[in-house]
Amino acid sequence: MSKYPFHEIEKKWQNYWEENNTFQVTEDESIPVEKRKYVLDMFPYPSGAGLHVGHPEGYTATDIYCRFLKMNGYAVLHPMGFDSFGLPAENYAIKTGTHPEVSTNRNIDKFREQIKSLGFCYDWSREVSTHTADYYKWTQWIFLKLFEKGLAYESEMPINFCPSCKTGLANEEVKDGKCERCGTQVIRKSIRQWMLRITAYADRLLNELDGLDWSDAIKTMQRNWIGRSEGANVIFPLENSSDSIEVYTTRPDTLFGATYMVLAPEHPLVQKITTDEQKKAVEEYITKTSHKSDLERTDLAKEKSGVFTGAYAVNPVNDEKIPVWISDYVLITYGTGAIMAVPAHDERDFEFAQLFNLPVIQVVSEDGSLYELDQAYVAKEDGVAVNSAQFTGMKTPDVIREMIKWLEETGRGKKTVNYKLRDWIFSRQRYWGEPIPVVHCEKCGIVPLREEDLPLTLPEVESYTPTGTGESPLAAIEDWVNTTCPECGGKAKRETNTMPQWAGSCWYYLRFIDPHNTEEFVSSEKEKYWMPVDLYVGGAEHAVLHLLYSRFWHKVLHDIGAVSTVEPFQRLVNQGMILGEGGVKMSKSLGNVINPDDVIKDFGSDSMRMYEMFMGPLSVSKPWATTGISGVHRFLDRVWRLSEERKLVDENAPEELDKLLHKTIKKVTHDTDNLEFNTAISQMMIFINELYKDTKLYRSMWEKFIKILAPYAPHIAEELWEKAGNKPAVSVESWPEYDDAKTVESEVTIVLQINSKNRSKVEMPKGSSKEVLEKAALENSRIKELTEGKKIVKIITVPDKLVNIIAR
RNA sequence: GCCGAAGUGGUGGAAUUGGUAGACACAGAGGACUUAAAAUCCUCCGGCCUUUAAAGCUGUACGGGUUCAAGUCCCGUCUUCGGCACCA
Repeated sequence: MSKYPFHEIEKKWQNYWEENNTFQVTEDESIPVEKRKYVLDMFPYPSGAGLHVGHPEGYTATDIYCRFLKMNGYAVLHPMGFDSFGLPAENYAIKTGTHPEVSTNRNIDKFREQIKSLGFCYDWSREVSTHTADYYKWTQWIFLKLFEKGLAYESEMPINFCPSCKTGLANEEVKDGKCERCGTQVIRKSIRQWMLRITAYADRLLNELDGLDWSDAIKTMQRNWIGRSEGANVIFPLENSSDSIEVYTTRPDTLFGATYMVLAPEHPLVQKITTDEQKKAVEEYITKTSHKSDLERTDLAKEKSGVFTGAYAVNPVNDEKIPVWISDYVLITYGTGAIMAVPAHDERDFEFAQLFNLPVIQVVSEDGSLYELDQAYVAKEDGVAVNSAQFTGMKTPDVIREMIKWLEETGRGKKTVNYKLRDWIFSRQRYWGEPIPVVHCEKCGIVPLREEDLPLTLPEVESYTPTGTGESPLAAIEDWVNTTCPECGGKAKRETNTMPQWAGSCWYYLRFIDPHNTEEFVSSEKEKYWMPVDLYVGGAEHAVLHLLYSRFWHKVLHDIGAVSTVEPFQRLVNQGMILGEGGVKMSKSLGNVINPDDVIKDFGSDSMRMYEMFMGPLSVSKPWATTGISGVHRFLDRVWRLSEERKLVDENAPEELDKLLHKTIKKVTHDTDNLEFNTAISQMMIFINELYKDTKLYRSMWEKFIKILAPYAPHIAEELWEKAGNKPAVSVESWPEYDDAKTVESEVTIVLQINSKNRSKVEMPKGSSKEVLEKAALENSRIKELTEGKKIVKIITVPDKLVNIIAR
């Protein structure tokens, strides 16, 4: 369908940029700080399927932005690399026996070639892959720092385990009770795990979000995930015992309404306090719930269950004796693993009380009176305390404050903050990941490797198949496992768990700054030169995974003085998903996956780039339409034909066309700067459509147009630039200026309304006074006709916009 | 259930601080060129009513409100998408 030789042109200029190192960037101290930009894409996992059309969407956006910045005199760091540890390569190895490194390197080569075929301005001399020893040496180094700071520790507790991937998972990797990667239902399993103490940074991860230029959607997701809440811990003494139960509540104001208590089935006190009569029932219940997965426990949300332990506790506010139950609606992992139940003011407690016939005592009321409750009254802002001794009559927020004060004064409790965020389960019982650089010494216990012994490289194994017993395939390699202790030189065994996929991506943006440094993970001068990342573009699927983990690592690195900024990514933009035709998700099973290679083959990469940007705003999801790409392709073809069919002339363009050029430059400048690429492209189309109405091709106008086209369709722009008799490359030329005076029309259309309805319009000089506009409006023949015999009540005039005549 | 984002022609989408709704494209219809097709170029293209034309009415999920004026602001409802989900 096309005429212009895009294949030839694109190959030619990609080779040119590569041979001339057009896009290599170094730290130039003469460039002022505000003119240094770090623009980053989320680097891809090099899957066997190759590039998806979703990848180039974000990459094109950053590419256009970077090329625009470069043409505006900025030093721009724009790197690309590969997040290359991960399960697919390992699963492929299990199936075929191919070493994951072999298939990974092959996939990387394929990805690199595909990415290069789109003509992005990456500085390829900075490419990194997380699976190489040069890289993961430093991932391991950071782990040692975490260990030194006490932020990495071993633990044996029930965790999420994927029976299909045969490995433990982080909480963030479980979606709807299923493994994020393979969709298998996750089970609880108790295995020895490495944990990272991300909870120690909960407050900072929360508070320091405020200064970031991220979408509210992602910030809110992170806030909710961290889940901070304020309340109080309250101690309930047990009857006839020296033990007591500590609970966490956000509603200490409802203490007078506590009519029973509930412990999580896993709570350590359960065994101790259960009476002989209740022992059997309690044990049965515990066995039953321990077999449930998390999903089953939440699935049964509608139907509460529980057992009385036989024990009683004493409510510290009124010395009432209340029964202690166990139930799986109380989670051992949150708060203290025990609650005081206030059925009158908590939906779950109300439901439980109904089921087991436990008393309901109202202690908060809408208006201070008592009434029959047929459901829990949970209002926290404007309730009034009732049945609450000295607090009766006070507003809920005041009661909360006063109650905490009373608890603290009497030693019965204290103000407490809780988080939903839990420590990060960091080890995986798999092969294809960074080995954790510690040994288990018979004498010294857990001993970290010395820095000079890094990297600890992955050994060759016979079989990649995970054992499923909680040991990684590494455990089978005896001569690797058996080693000596770096501390005492005695016998020791290596840690055989590996790090999760997220480890490498936690800090890759720092390595791009100084990728070949063998002495440090990044030199601090270079780090200061570029950090923080000024613009980070990628999908929203990492909202609480990568984006939370890397913020955590970054803060730790900041604390040890290794990086200069508190946050890694100053501005984050999430690209929308590209859906299949008809608005459904692209998937293999639906057979609606678009392969970028095919698109490039049929239309060229300039068309591919422009189409993805023309589809709509960057951050919204939009369906692919193969017919749609022909529109932008036609546009590029029209641009090409102008250069073929017309001779360049050195005369001045007609005034109207010249004005349109300046308007176009202005709009493209503004829109590109704001990542509003779709409207910038529209404006270029408008310009070309107008240019077609003329018969000449005016050199200075044409060259300026080529420059603004260059970030969007760089290959054809280079070719046109050369064809116009210029020396390459337009990519390093400076961005054209526009004359603001030429972007304003001397004549504007004034809309004439009668009673707010459009009735006519008139052309007037821009800046005409209200009086002039009103006069013109009243003299307009159509207006005259329609206001004939009516009384003009009022005239509203908006300069350069409209005149609205109110007539009766 | 809770939190977040969004609802504009047949389709993707435009529309500075409220001021000509539908830019730019796609699809469609008609025409020019051609032996013919493709490509290209030109015209039309929200709905309704008239229809030769002009004009008119209506229209941005739905129902209200503020205003001379609402896609845009306020209140309520519905729908879709994304996230969380017994977090005390």
